[in-house]
Amino acid sequence: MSYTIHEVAQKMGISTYTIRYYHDHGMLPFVKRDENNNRIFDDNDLEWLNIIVCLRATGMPVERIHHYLDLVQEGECTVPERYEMMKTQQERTLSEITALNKHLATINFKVDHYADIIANHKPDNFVPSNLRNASTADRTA
Amino acid sequence: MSYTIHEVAQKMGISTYTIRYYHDHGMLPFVKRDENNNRIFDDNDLEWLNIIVCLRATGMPVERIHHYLDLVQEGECTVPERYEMMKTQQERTLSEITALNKHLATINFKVDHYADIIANHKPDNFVPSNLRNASTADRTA
DNA sequence: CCATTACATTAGAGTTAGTCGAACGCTAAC
DNA sequence: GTTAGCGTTCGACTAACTCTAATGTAATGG
Repeated sequence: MSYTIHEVAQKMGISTYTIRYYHDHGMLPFVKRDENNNRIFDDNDLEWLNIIVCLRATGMPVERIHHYLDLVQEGECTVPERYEMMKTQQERTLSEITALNKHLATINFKVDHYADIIANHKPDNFVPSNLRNASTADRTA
Repeated sequence: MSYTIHEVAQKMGISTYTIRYYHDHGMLPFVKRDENNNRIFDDNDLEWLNIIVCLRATGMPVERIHHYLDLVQEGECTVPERYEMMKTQQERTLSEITALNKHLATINFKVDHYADIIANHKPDNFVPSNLRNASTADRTA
């Protein structure tokens, strides 16, 4: 199967701009062109792009992803380095998920707090003492 | 309690550059200055910064956080809009965590795959057919 | 048959959220 | 009294997109 840049963008949930950016930066080396110079993508390119999206979404810089691609093309002798890269990315992603869960707890608290105010329609009693002053403004975040 | 910009940076796990950036962009309106024009932060500023860090880490743009701060300062009548903002952020964060878990599964697969190659020291048999050619290069990502 | 639509291309400018360097000021210590 | 160590401001730089403008080709439609 082969696909246009728009189809790929749709499939991968990224913009055509981003795909061109990755291609221009040498991260999609197997992408071919049709007779009008339009990019054509096959399933292998999709697979590659999927990895790029995965690594980017988990915070790997574009340059580092490029390096990873180079390693893959160099052959099996680079497996140990690739293993280390994926290990690092695994750990980074785990701690990112942990961090997000903590932030989510904070947000949940806010949601519940505001829901409570709306439901009971009573004034906010959690203003920190150093913010409680003559003003009637509700500065509680 | 009051703190220097370095102490705050340490406590919050962000750089002094970032703190100045937020302050310069009006997101820390209560921060005072000492007699040498140095920023001094109190516990309330820390609380605020904590919310900023939380919202940024979960993907809210700086401008939107600024708007949220404005709402807080406007008083209780803005609670419904704040509630909606936090609801949106809650959903966004939940789907971000879901996405990260999916990406993590992909990375886990790579880690296991490479670990297997290293352990058994045998060639990579998962090269997609369209990448398998005369070259000895191992193009398996 | 030629125009309009729809999509592609490129080069390059703009955006966001920092990140950093340079030039400088204050204060405390040797 | 000068050097170290903190802070300041302003402005330049970066990453990773994101978009605009100018241009080209291919299919549809009066």
